[in-house]
Amino acid sequence: MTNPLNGYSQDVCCEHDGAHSHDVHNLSRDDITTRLQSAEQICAAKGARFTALRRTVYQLILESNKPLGAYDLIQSLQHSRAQEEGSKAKMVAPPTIYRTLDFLLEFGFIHQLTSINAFVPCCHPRDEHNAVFLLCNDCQRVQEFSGLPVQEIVGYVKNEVGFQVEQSVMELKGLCQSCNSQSPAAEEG
Amino acid sequence: MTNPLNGYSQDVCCEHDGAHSHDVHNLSRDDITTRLQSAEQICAAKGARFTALRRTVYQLILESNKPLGAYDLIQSLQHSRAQEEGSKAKMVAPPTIYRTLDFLLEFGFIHQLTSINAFVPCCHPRDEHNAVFLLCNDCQRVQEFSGLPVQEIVGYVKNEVGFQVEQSVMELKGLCQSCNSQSPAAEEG
DNA sequence: ATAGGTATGTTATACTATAACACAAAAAAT
DNA sequence: ATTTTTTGTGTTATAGTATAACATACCTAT
Repeated sequence: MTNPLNGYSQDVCCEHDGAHSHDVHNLSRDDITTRLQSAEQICAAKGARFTALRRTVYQLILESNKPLGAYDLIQSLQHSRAQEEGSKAKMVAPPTIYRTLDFLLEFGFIHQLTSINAFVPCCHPRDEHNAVFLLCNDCQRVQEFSGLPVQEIVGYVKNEVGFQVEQSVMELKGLCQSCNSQSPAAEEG
Repeated sequence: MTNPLNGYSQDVCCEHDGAHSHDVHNLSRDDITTRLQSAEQICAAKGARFTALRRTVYQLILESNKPLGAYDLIQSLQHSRAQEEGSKAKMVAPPTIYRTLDFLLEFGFIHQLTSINAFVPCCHPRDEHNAVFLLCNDCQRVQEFSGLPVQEIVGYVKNEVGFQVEQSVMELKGLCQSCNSQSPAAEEG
């Protein structure tokens, strides 16, 4: 059975064997459009409202080339509104953003990175999944890493420890391949 | 690459009972004393000063039966000083605690739980290790899960993605075995 | 049109963390 | 032993993150 919505052509990572990772940033304009449309349909299917605010905030996160904090988004949204509505644009207060982020998180459109108080788009909004995030300390970019080892840890913890996981926070901070190979000390064994 | 968890059977960190996870709380008085002494020796060996402040804060964390936030510790420390020095005890300001926490983190005596802004004692202060923390949403207790699976993820990410991990944040939130079996909906197959 | 639920706006405040500088105590150097 | 240097702590102020509580608007179904 094919997906009702197919638009993730640029993502090589959806094939199902082992693990895979990809940069959650640098999405093409087409990809962003597709994801917004996809979100619209997912919400419609679940009887949720994909309002203008939610759409705009999601788009801002999709367009960013690095994780955005809540107050970054307040700024961005303010700017975005000023562009459209001029000086009579309403002020954006924190609850506006936090509520919207809660919604986007609940529907799996974005992920929260608690170690840096920021948010990034989810690679596969359709599937429930536990992912590991690779946060580069140098270029600030984030990769989402899904696959076997992560699910195995969750399963292991359930079976061996009897701990039922409801939510996972797995963030690895370091140097991404790109920054690693550029750094002067980069030496591989 | 084969399943990184294959062949994993024993927690190398825990010799006494062979278990894979530890409740980081409910330490006996003897155990707390031992850890404080151990910290003193580790610091001495590394030429670091285990001052009264550091000792007290570490002890407060060791004695707690749940994770403590920085401002919990400010309260506790204030109370502790009032007991010893009476009303002339100095006020405790945030930097006092944060600096001390930085020290304890750096020497591996405690871990930070970024998803709940809190701190817990480390089970194995002697060894450098990446650990997974299991945070119970019900009883608030934390288990530290050390061992191979985490290291394997780090290795996997390095080898397959080329990402060099410097710091790990792995926190699984859910229901611990105890709370899980007590809950009314708990049904095991 | 209205009633009930949902979403957003608005104000105020709570919680978390750090910068910058002053002072004290310990270690190292003379 | 005194000075110098380093390290640790105190102190004030402020930055950054998140939520409570209530008001208003908006959608939807009757």
